[in-house]
Amino acid sequence: MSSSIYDTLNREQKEAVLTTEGPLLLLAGAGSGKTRALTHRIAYLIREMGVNPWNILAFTFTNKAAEELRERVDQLVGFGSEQIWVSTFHSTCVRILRRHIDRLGFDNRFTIYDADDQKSLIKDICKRFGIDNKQIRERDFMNAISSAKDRLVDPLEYRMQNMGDFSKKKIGEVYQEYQDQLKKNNALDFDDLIMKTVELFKACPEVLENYQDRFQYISVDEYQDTNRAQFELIRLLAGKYRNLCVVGDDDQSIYKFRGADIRNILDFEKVYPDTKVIKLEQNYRSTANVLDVANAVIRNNRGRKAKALWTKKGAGDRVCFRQFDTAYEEADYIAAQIASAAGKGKGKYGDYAVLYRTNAQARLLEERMVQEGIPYDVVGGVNFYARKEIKDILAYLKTIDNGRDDLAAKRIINIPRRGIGPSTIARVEDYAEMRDISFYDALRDADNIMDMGRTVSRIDPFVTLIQTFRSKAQYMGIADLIRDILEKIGYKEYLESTDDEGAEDRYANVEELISKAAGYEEAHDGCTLTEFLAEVALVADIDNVEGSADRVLLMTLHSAKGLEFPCVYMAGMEDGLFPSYMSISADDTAELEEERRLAYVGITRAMDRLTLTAAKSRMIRGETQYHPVSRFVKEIPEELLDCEKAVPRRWSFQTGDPDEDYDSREDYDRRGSRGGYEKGSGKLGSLRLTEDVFDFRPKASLAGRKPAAKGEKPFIAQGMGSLNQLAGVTKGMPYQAPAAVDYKEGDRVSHIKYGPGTVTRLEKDVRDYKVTVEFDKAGQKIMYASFAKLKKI
DNA sequence: TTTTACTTCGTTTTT
DNA sequence: CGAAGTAAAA
Repeated sequence: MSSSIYDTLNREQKEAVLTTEGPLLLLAGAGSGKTRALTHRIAYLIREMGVNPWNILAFTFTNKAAEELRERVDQLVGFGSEQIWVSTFHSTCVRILRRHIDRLGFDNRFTIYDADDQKSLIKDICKRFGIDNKQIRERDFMNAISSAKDRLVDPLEYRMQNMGDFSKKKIGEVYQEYQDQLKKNNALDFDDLIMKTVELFKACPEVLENYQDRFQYISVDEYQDTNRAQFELIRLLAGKYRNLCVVGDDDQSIYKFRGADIRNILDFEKVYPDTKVIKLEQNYRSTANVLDVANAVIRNNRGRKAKALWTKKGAGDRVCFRQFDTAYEEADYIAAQIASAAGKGKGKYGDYAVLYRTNAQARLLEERMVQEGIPYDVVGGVNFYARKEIKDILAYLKTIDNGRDDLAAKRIINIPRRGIGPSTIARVEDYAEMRDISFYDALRDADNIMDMGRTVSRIDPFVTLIQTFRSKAQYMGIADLIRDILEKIGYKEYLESTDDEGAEDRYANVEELISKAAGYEEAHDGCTLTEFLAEVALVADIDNVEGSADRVLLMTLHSAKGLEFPCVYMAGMEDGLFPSYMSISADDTAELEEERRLAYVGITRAMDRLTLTAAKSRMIRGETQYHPVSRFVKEIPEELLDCEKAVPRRWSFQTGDPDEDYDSREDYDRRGSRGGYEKGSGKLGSLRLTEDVFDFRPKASLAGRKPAAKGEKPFIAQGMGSLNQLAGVTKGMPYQAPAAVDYKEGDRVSHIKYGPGTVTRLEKDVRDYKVTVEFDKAGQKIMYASFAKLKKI
């Protein structure tokens, strides 16, 4: 190793870099520099081993991780790194299937169905099969089918395995029909992308061998989150050269619900007996205090590979814990802390992240961020590409691109309103089924459908429209095509007619889609509509986060995996919320252990400062619920925590308090800290008020309250409302004092979209001016000055 | 066919 | 509290 780029690595990292041949299992604890090891390893392969970048494949879970990995390799290697295939499992499979899926009887221009599409397809099928969705919900079908696919179980096998069970038998039938429908629509769902690729490789050994020869060196990041299907995919690809490096941490496995199989990591050595195992245990990210807290929590899990993270960093600040009466106060505290710390020059806004268990918690936090004038981004919520207005436009594009996608065609047939209702649609569907053609082709044939009468006159213009777009798509760019669609269908007017509240925002999203399309075209010269649609289907919310933006990040603990921040807040540390109610009442302690790993992931995101917060009461689904402090907080030894007031510490698993009477570890897992949850007869547990839940209701109402019965819902009370909408990556308020406006009531102003108008009202709001303008053309609009960007004329 | 008023029900987490 | 589904009216 002559070059100096490897000198900064520690011994284990170096060893990992030098182990280029054969199977390698890199057990990399949180913050142990695994990406560093991975990037240097790839650089080493290219620079020192003379491996052609073309022969290297690296799997990641998100596009963002893929981009980062490529960038960092780029910095090390200089050139050639664009030849490395770095991408997510899903994107990789799309690329492979685009070339070869015709071998499985699909058209290579297949479309990709998201969860929404799956749900409507299942709903259709249930209707046809006469299945009552109250007995078996669509979600149940989706989960069952998804989990079958994660395990590479096809419909036939599924039905064979589940002949006895009534509801599983039904699921098997639906699964079969669902697959048939997907094929008919020339569509694949997320799980199919992996499963079909495995199928392809098994059906066509020559195709597999082609890729085996291409990908002679394979590495997999976040290996603990791979499912059975992904495992098989990797096994096949690496089958010939066996140069396979997987990097993972069993303590950070948090996607079991998505099919991740921890056995993939625990049993790796069994599948590859000649595996070299290297552990990275030195943590470079967190202070000793943070690390101690993380270890204190995770050590309560069993069934983990032994490891001991250590750091050379100093002790650092103590980890804080604060409990508040309400979630409002919790949010207040976090926002105020960030505002004052950032104001005092303690780091940038971008140094802060607020993590929570459920997306719903974002609202409150977001509201307080706005009030404090803190610039923030919310990751997650409703994915940008899953929003109605975006899906409408994408459905147009899909119909233009792939006439076989019935779901897309049906979605837009009456958007905007064309007077085509369910009965007409049903007739067209019947006709399509009879002739075994697609829904769209049936529409083209509308003249021949019996007793359609005047409805034909409504269908024809639609067909003509799509045909026109099709020919335009031959030479027009995607962004231009979208603009043309919007104009021709009068989408803006449609939005305004259906949703007067959010029309403006929705249209802004559509405009955002145009710029994303333009950006994509710029980055991918000569790209096709098909490619764009696939790309868009595989975007995760986290992919849209700009690391350089100096903004506080609000996101779920799941989204935070792989990231790090100097200062982290974990909000909602409450039993029933985190760990979730579901995991507490589950029979299986595995669910609770997964929650604990999630806590571990959250804690280890922090570099210097970590604050845990909880609320005694919070609104969930319009009801106020009371929760005790999270058991995960109680698992942290007192001396490691900075609490203003001592955490009520009823559980003494570690302190040996004789007060306690848990019979066993299982008993603790089940019941949690004293008085928390009781197991009811059914699946639902019940929550009782306990001493560590502060009660601030009038005594009278408390006195009249009877103890919760078994199976009853958690005790609730009415509270106040919430607000705001969250989504994709939501840009928070720009960091600015109340926008100074240079106009007043009665002034003439101009708006970029609405043109000239007269200011009729101007009032001061929390931290902005609310302006009412009577536009000459667009009529009256009420808007915030900072967003409206009005110019005085 | 479309609009509306009313009921029901749910959430963990996401590629 | 909202989304989404259903029933009834326009």
